[in-house]
Amino acid sequence: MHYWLIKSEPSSFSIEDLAAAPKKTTCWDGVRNYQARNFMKSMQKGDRCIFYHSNAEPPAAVGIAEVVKEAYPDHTALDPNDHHYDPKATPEKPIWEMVDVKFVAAFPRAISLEELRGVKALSGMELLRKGSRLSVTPVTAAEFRTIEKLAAKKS
DNA sequence: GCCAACGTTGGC
DNA sequence: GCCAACGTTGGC
Repeated sequence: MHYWLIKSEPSSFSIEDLAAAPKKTTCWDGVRNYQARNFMKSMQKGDRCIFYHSNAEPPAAVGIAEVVKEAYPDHTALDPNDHHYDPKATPEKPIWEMVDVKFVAAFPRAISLEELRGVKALSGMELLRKGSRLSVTPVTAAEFRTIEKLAAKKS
């Protein structure tokens, strides 16, 4: 079992949207960065993801999702009308992939980026690295548990 | 809305 | 293969 952090702008897809989705599941499409894609390709069924709201007020870790389907071609790259269309992608070589993730829990309270930065045990997180923009990043088991505990704690 | 930090593209 | 120009992300 591995742990990850996935980013989404709540204005386009929030943890509430995931909780309200059919089967509480969605395909995590639109990733157009090779590093992030490669992380997705190494995701396994049952892996847990911290759901993070980027471009939000405040940006924050807001819940947990679970990988329920491993990487498969992201068809939105083939659709010229889709916002995530990539003319280089073909049905033979789709280039981009996605996974399916399912809602597990929303944290009792959101943990803001500012608070995360203040936690020593999280100082090695990829998310907190200066200039980090990857929408999918690995998280260690220790980091994952630290964030879970923070979420359960009254601020 | 600004802009720093990246990634990508394309001329050479 | 270098690197300038451009596009994107995402915190602020």
